[in-house]
Amino acid sequence: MPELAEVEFFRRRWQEAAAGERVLRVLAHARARPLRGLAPSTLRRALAGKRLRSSQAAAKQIVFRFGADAWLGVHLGMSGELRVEGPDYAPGRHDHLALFTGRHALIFADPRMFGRLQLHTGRAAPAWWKAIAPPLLSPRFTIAAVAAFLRRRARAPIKAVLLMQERFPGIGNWMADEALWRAAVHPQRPAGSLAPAEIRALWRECRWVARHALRVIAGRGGRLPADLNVGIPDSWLFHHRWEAGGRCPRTGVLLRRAEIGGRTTCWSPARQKP
DNA sequence: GTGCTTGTTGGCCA
DNA sequence: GTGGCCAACAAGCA
Repeated sequence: MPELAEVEFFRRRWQEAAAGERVLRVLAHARARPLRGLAPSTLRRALAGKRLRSSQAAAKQIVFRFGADAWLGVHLGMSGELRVEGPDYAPGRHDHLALFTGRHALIFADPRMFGRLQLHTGRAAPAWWKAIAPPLLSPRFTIAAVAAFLRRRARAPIKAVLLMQERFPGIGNWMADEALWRAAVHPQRPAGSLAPAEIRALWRECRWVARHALRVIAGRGGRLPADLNVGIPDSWLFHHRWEAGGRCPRTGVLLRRAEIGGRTTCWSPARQKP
């Protein structure tokens, strides 16, 4: 599920509940796939006794900093989520990591187990964190960079190219469809076939979707929405992508769906021409 | 039972 | 070496 804004939503859940709290107990299962071989004893040594200091989200990744030198990396994969439970919570089948403070249990759950936890110890940020591409909303995400990337991936469908994290960090299936729909670009178009004006529009709409998704999903003014996605306006493609007989919010025509770039893709034939 | 699912990776091939 | 495609990973849901 989680793309850019959902990832930020989950980061804030842990951060706002437990910032400054000390980890007293660490619970993890050695066999849990999201640990990727990371030993529970290693996690325990690195985190127990330390306070949750700060955290950041970038692309689809989160890093939580504990104490002076521990970095806990979280990738939520397809079905991961972060929850906050009470201090007496008993972890269930899909809860792969539980960090107990005196007041809370911070839970990482992931039924499909495509998610990944990483641990790094040291003063400086880990290499995998520093390697994440510049955010969509940073000045380094330029039209020129997008244009160059599209030239390099000229023969791939633009939908597939938008999913490449090395240039579009945080964009996933629904954000890609949303940006293409707003930019009026058909998802099957070869990336190299886009005119400069279309590249500019797509660049602009990627940023628009990122900015507004962060606002409505992850909140603003210090308030975290109670639920994911409830704030997304009906005028977005988002709510209509999966519904049977779904219609384009702008033109009213029936939406179309097909597998493009290996992913189910939704578009409005009235706005997006092959 | 069937056929999906908001992600990533590695192997194969041109 | 680079780019593009696909299967695999796994569990839940309709």
